[in-house]
Amino acid sequence: MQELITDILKRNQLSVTESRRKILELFHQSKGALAHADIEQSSAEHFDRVTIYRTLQTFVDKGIIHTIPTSDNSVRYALCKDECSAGHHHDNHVHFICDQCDTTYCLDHVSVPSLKMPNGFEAKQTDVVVSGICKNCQS
Amino acid sequence: MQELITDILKRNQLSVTESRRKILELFHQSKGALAHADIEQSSAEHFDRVTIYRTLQTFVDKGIIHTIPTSDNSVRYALCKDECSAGHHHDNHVHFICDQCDTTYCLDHVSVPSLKMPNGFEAKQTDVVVSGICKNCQS
DNA sequence: ACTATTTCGCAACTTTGTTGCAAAAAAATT
DNA sequence: AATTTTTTTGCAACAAAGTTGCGAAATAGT
Ligand SMILES: [Zn+2]
Ligand SMILES: [Zn+2]
Ligand SMILES: [Zn+2]
Ligand SMILES: [Zn+2]
Repeated sequence: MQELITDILKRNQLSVTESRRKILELFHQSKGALAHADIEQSSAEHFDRVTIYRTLQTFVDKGIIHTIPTSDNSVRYALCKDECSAGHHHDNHVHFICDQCDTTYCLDHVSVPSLKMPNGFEAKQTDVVVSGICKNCQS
Repeated sequence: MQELITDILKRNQLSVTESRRKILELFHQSKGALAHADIEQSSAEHFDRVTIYRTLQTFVDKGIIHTIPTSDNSVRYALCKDECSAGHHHDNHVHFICDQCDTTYCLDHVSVPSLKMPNGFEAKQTDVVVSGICKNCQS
């Protein structure tokens, strides 16, 4: 695991630091997406809030993670698949947020539909967020 | 106009106050959606920030306006159509945010597609936000 | 016009996010 | 392996966004 993490950082021309390794590891261990607060709390060692903000931003810039728009307006982040690279995200999959456990999933196999826009409107990006009950919360 | 505004407030069992009338009027005058900041700045008279927060929340609760999830995680609000009522929103239309002028539109005639979820996932609500260039910003 | 109820505005506070800078850590060089 | 250069970190200080309690003011009901 440590190998993989280090490798990803190096591949992206990032200095391998403890905070980056730990935070990236958290993403690989987590099933769903992570919010800033999750990271701030979950880690055994405590990183400064500022470091977390900067690390997340760096990962987004490098195409390692992507942000997920949510209806409650809290930012969440999830790992990108291989196709993403610095400055060019290609995460056009649907996201799912569970109303019960609040877990956020990337539904990699549900792709975003293309919609016909009214005259004059030119679509460049479409974000789809579905909410409901997730796999784990079905009674 | 004043008649209409007052009528809407009364229909929803809300006291008719100056802030509520003015803020509701702003929504009726505006082409797109409004953010908290828009309201705070735009009005000639100045309402307290807290009053604006509370008024917006009240309107959402009553089904007069709905919130729009945005990828930059800033809350925006737009008028609901008639079908919405207290506690029950039915705004299943697509939203459009212009990359250039930042205006947010409700595309009332573009309805949200129903997507097939993976096994175990039960969709209850789907939010679609499209971004690109709007009608007014086409060169 | 008077009373009861609701809403408003202020102050104080919390949460979230940003910026500058010196110290520490990592990478590059010798 | 030691030194220099570069990058990253943590702190402090700040700014922006949102919340809560409460007395004063406005609205609604009689
Ligand atoms: Zn769940
Ligand atoms: Zn995703
Ligand atoms: Zn525009
Ligand atoms: Zn809308």
